[in-house]
Amino acid sequence: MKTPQIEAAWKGTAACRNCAIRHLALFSELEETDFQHIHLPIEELHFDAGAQLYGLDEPARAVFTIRSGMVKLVHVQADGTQRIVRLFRRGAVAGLEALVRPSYEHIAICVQPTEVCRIPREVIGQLQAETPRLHRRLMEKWYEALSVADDFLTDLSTGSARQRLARLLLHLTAEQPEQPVRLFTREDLGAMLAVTLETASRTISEFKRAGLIREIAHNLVLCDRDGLMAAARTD
Amino acid sequence: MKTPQIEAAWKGTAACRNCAIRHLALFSELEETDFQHIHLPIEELHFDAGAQLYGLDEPARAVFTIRSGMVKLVHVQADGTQRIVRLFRRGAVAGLEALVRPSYEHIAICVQPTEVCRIPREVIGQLQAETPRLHRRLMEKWYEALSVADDFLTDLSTGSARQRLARLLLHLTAEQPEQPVRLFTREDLGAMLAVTLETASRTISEFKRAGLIREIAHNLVLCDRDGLMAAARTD
DNA sequence: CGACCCCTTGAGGGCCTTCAATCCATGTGG
DNA sequence: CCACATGGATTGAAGGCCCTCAAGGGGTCG
Repeated sequence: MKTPQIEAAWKGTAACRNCAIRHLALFSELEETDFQHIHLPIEELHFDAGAQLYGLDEPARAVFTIRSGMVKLVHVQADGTQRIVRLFRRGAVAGLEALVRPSYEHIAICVQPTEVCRIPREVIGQLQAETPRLHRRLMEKWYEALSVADDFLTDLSTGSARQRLARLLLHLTAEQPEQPVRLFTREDLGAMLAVTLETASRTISEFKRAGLIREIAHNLVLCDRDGLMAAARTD
Repeated sequence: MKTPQIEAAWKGTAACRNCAIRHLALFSELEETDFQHIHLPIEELHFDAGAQLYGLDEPARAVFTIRSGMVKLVHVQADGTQRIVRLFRRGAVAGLEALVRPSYEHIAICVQPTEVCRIPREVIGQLQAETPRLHRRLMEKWYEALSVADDFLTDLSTGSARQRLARLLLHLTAEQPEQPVRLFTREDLGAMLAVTLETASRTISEFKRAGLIREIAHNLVLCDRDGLMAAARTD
């Protein structure tokens, strides 16, 4: 496994009020007066691909709202094997366990250049005490995480490798069907689909030959969603 | 799939203050005065094995605290296939989505005779508005659900059928190692391990022959946890 | 007693894993 | 400029595990 390295550059305190993705984020329901209760800096950070947001058993001092890019959440099993259990994209919140646990229980690594807002746990605590508007939103984010976990893990753990890969690509193109998708390393693909990297590679090749995906640049593909839907159904 | 049927018998309003499992449950942090804010009945209900707590797309009007017994949470995939994604046991809270969604998004079915407390969503809402003590507890329960989901789904979706079954049995005996475990139907076992019922049956038989489990009554087994730990590691 | 349900066991075949070799792009140093 | 090392991706071959289809066993209930 690659040794992850934080390469963050501080870009200044976030302007939460005018945040472009606020409607997606944790603070969507907050009102003007609520922001006065924020007394710790919320940092806007940039991470390069491969950089680590947080690691297993690190002190959990903040949650992260993803502004752009993509983060893989890696679950480490008792025997040391790793499985990617979730992908965080724009609007998602990573590291919610900071609100209830002393340390992180996963590894969060960027698979693309990623912009995040780092919100100290104390900020959430203060806001929660002051405004009930955050409660509902927080619970929604908890449920979102749970729901995504169930979907991700069942969709990508059952059926043939063909079906799993098809479902993953459909998942990745669900929001912007016409946009190309950046593929992961075959090792990451394997860790998502619970197959070996060789099988991941073979299945990608097969999809290319079948015209289900078309590579327009290195590891950047356009997806035939109709074809993939058929592949996701029939083995 | 069996057609589930609700066979609940009302046993009277729960005495939350003196609840035997309150230290595990949602209301552990509540104080005497908090209970005055409960204006809707919290029912203690009994369900037989096979009975359904709630179903997919049913109006979500309550959460359920499990007092005893066991409940399987069934996730229905887009193509209709079902997978068991979690098991609820004593102290767990089922149906948390009632707090953020209009309807349930899973099926919850008892696999054993089960005692639950049915807490209307409005009760949680009222209490949340009145006392901040519930917030933290609620978030802990959310995280518990998320954490269990990750563990359950990764442990039981990777490795050989032998490893998965071993991990499941270890999971079931984690709290009371010496106690016998009631096995599930082979169909349910398959739906947990993401294998066919035949493979589940064969693997159970193999474990019996190897002495990893010893059947002391119909579908009731004693587990050799050391042996199972070895089986969970080495394929 | 027969119907039914669940469980068990067998045989064949397909898919994935494992081990291994090769290819390709990138970057480094002589 | 090129040789070489490196890391990822691809492809091949052999073998094993699990799925599918099928038949039969054992318990319960009308």
